[in-house]
Amino acid sequence: MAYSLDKIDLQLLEILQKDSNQTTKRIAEQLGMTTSPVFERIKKLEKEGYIKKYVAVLDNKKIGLKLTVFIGIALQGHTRSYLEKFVKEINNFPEIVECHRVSGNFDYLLKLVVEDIEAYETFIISKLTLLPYLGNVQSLITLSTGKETNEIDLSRI
Amino acid sequence: MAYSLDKIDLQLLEILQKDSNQTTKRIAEQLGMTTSPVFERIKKLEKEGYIKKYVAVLDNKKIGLKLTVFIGIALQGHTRSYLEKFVKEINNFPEIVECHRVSGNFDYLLKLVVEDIEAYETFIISKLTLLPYLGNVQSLITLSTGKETNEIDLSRI
DNA sequence: AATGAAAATTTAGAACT
DNA sequence: AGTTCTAAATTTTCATT
Repeated sequence: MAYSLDKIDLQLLEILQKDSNQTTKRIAEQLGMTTSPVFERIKKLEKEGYIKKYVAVLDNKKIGLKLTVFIGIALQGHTRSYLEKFVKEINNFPEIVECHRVSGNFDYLLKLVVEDIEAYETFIISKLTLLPYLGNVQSLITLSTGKETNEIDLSRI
Repeated sequence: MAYSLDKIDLQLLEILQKDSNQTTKRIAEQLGMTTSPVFERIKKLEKEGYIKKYVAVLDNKKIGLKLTVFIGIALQGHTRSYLEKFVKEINNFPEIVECHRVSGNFDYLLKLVVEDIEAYETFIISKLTLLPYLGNVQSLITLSTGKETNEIDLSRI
């Protein structure tokens, strides 16, 4: 690792994970410091790659994307070249927000965000089932979501 | 809905989803507009709740959290009060980043981010299995991740 | 590494088309 | 809704400790 994080860095990451739109001054106040060192630490965390990017978090439901579905997929063939092709195809579907290769009862776990059940069905019929070598496919349709965040608890590090 | 999004609003959301740390001026340039109306539109999108917040996206692996696990859980009891209690307990575990109530072969799907397999095992033994009424529990351990984003493709709206 | 201050840039809003 | 202009605030750099 290029350099290790001290306590202040971790606090900074916690703050920025929760809300990245605060002024450096306000962040510095929370840490009991002045702006300059805070500013420099943030730049360092960005440069070293601890912070990958800053993004706006949207309200999917409000935008009209009301349905989240998880899809477990087992494949019938496991050649390396086929797996790579599968991932590539999957990544190009705009409905897919996550694609994980997993161990367990499935080979892949997908997370899908779509308008509604109809859009989900359309995805299954006109996109997913066209892929070759599909084995067992199991969907978990989200009814409600208790927690959904990127925020990592850093107090345990 | 309080007001509907026009094409420019959707473009704005696309831009801010990818990178929220740009100056209004630079965003305005991408849209071929001046800063003021862009600034006002952003404030409106925030106020109306289309933009929930702005956050820093961290590199979990670099921070030492190398393992993502999905856990499907079926419960043996389904009384309303128990479900509520279960969700509440789950949400308090810092390892859990997502908790969805689902239909299908499980009642809940959890997403867990931890240091390594040991931390995962500790979670299962000393936290999860202490909850009452657990039925079938199935873990999918992530081997690699092809795609993982919050970013919603808005071109289809 | 942190402080304090100066310079450069951006934000936020008023006046106007 | 959009443009231009401007004061206030913030970001960013840097000499100093």
